[in-house]
Amino acid sequence: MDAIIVTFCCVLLCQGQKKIAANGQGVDRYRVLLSDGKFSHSSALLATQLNGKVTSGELEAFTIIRLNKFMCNTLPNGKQVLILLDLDVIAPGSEVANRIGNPQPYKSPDQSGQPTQNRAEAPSNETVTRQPPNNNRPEAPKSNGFYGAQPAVRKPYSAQKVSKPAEGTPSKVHPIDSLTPYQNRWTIRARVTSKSNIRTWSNSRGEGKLFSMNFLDDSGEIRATAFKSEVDKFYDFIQLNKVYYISKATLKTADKRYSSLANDYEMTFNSDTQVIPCEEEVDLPTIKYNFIPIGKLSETAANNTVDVIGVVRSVGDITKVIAKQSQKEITKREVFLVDEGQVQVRLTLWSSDAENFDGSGNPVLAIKGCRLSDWGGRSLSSLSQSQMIMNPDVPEAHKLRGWYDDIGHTMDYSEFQSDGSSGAGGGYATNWKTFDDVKKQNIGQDKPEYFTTKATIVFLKKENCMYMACPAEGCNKKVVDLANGLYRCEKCSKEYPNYKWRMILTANLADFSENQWVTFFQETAEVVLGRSADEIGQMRESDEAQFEQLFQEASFKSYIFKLRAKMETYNDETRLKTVCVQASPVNFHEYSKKIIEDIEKLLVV
DNA sequence: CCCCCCCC
Repeated sequence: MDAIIVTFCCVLLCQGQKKIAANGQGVDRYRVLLSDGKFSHSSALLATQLNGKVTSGELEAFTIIRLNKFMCNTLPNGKQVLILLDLDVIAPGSEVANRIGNPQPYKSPDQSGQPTQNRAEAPSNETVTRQPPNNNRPEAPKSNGFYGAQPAVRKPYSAQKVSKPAEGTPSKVHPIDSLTPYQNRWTIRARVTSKSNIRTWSNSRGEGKLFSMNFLDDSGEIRATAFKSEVDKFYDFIQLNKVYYISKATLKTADKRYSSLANDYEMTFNSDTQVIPCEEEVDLPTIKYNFIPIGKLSETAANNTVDVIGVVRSVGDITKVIAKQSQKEITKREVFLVDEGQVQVRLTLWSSDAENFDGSGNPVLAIKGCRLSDWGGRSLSSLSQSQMIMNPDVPEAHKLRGWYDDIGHTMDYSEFQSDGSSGAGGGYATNWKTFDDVKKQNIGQDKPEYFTTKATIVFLKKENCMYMACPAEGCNKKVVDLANGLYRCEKCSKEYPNYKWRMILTANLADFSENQWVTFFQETAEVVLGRSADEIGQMRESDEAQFEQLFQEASFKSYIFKLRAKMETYNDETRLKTVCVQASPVNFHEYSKKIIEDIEKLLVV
């Protein structure tokens, strides 16, 4: 299936690419000079989704590329502009290092008046026969990689005849997969697979209302949004699961944070947009997934919207929390999903999703469009747009069912680990140690090691717990008080009229087994003292008694501490240094569960 | 032109 024929190699000849301008969204556009050794073509733009190849240095000058997907726009003056949509680097420019051949500027027939001479060398769709990589869309009816050819030369890409067009319906439809912002004469025929409620917004740029929907056809899917007057025009008219002909909407680059659809673009309805019901019976899919294996979620950008499928391994009870912003009480439920990669992920369901959830019998759960959070390493959270289906009739679900019933139910699963910057310490930590363990097992002696423990602060050292630090962003160096109202940072070699307070707090922690000296830097010190470093610094200067009181109150409190033990050498003396990377309140529900598990393990032996 | 989706 992967028969790739390299038919069109291009060399970037000049000083590589040239940044031309930012488009309306502040995204840079790059122009590339292409050559196939015989002709060169300077009117080629890199699709913005390929910008990463420029910024990463992959597309340096003289790089040989294979162009998998592109489109050609002919301007009114006859000039042909190529938009490069998908390409692979065949040889890096540093290896090629030279121009190949003596390419002459390519002129389109309209421009040059030499109709066919260059044609064979020019990018026509016959020269590109590779199946595009296709983003896991094997059903996509792609026959070539050429999008939006000039009508005089080619029929529009994959145009299909509609058997019995109803009155006023278009004679041909385009696959969703072929839509780009560079071509606006298209009609799609697609099923509405999701439709949001009407939402209003109000911000500094204005206010209004909107709703959004997903369209799906055999080739792919696309999200569309209607604003203000288009809401009035289309909201009641467009119905979930119905099939429509849609044309004349605006296309723009999709933001992956808000959509899991495998499409680089999305639609905005405008005043010209036409939506016509499709009256004939058409066989179009009702849902399409772009599943990310659970283990791969750590390689997916946090805050993206994703599709995930897994076996419900365990289900938590409904709990209630108060939302910080709205102060409203909301219900939630935590569900744990696993797959063959032997990684478990937590999915938090909200409100009615939480209330209606029945995970008995370890069903397979597919969720389309849920938020990937970096809490606790990686976790999932359902959104109002999320579509959850139990035991869907898709191959992935059948495979998971068989695997779980066969061996999956007996397996152990690893969990995502927080990097300390966010996330669930307490109940979800795996490397639990007592301070006695730390000493007896030589934790951190060979390499730095993170561990979690429940412990109590028995002593906080007030002396030298804070210092005046450089106010520059990211520079935490101690400043020298020049006693003239200025503070000098040696690192920045600069004098500032101000400083910020930074904390290095030494504490003695104890659990039932042992005690341990631990260092708390800024963020964790602020957690255990319950005040910001600035407040504490001011307090120390203005109200010594209150400062004392603060330390009294912080003592003998217990937390779930995530600690890092590491050998450090200072003044020729090497010893274990333990730093707190996270201090979390004890979640007694979770912690009790852990203790019960510990006891059960003891009983088994 | 939204893009909030909650809690630990």
